[in-house]
Amino acid sequence: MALAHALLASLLVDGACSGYDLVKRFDESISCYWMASHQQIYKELRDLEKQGWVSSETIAQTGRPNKNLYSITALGQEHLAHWILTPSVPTVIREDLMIKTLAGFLVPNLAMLDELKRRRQIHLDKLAVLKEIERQEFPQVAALSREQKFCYLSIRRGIRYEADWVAWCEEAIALLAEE
Amino acid sequence: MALAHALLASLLVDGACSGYDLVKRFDESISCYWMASHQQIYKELRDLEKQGWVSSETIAQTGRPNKNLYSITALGQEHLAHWILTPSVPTVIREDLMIKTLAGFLVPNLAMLDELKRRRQIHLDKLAVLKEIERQEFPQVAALSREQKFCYLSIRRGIRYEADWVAWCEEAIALLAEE
DNA sequence: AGTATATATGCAAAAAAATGCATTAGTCAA
DNA sequence: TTGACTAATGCATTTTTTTGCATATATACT
Repeated sequence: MALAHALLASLLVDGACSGYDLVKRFDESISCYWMASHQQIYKELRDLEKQGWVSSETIAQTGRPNKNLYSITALGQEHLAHWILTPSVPTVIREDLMIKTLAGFLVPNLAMLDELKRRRQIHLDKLAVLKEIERQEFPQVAALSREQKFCYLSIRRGIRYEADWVAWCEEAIALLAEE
Repeated sequence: MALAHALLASLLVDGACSGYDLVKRFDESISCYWMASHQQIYKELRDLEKQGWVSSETIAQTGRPNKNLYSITALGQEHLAHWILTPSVPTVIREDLMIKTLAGFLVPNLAMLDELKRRRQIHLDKLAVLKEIERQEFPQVAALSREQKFCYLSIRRGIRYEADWVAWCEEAIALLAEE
């Protein structure tokens, strides 16, 4: 149930915001290591409030629905810090494409090549987005504060991940293309 | 529900076997891109049989429980091939360590460094196992059959994945260590 | 005028996964 | 002879995730 912690971390690092804003944050950057739907996020925020880890304030708006502004509480920060200190295991990997690759000989070579090229493009696109964030937000790595270093490392993980996928796709395409 | 397809692929590529054997196959190699518990695997096999995608034969044994030997059926192969041809999206990533990294400034630097070193070791160990499999099963890459190429690419993905994690851990450790 | 998109949040049901517990019988070591 | 491990399979419960559907107003496009 690290979704809770992902939300807490976002409220801490990027500040208080609404559930709607959190959905956007997840879509934009956090999704490179944690994905969640708006249904999950809204529900989890209500649960977090019950626990006392976040507090909310209703912001009345005209013309559009009211919003709930969520902030992390001192208790929430403590809880997050405590969780960070408990060792965690690598994530479970469940990657459709690798199952497809394992049994890829069942389908025509061109079909697999197409799928691999499609995937390469997806990862190239994500990579470009992340590299742009890196370029804009971390122009000089030498002069980062402690807090910034951690943000930087998160982005770096995303960049490596996408670049690694691209590299594997290239390798696979090259191997399968040689007839 | 690609667990079903992972099971079908394993039965196809490595041959008929029992649920127990599949659990071992998952633990050993498949887990580098699909993880599943024995409870999931046994249940899914029963479901697959209802669908007609696998067939089972009870093997009576003395001294130990009887086993059910599962084989993929022609229908199962067709189904698998059809699934392979439908495009898939990248897996959802949910990585605790990255959430921890994002908010890592909440805890002492040494604690984060310890966790990063622990993680590096986990990935180094997995990497060693996969590289050994690569060395033993794919000594000369130039002379692979079509089917073998796909197996090889699966292993390559695992190797890249683990190596990539190690590289990021190194980068993170280096950045945080410089005081 | 109609369609799509953004803002902002939610309920309900179904599917998938994780967790805990259970059985039977052999081997192997301390 | 107690404890641990391997072989082999399963049930039940809870948690988590996914999917489908719903609502309200505003703005911008076509």
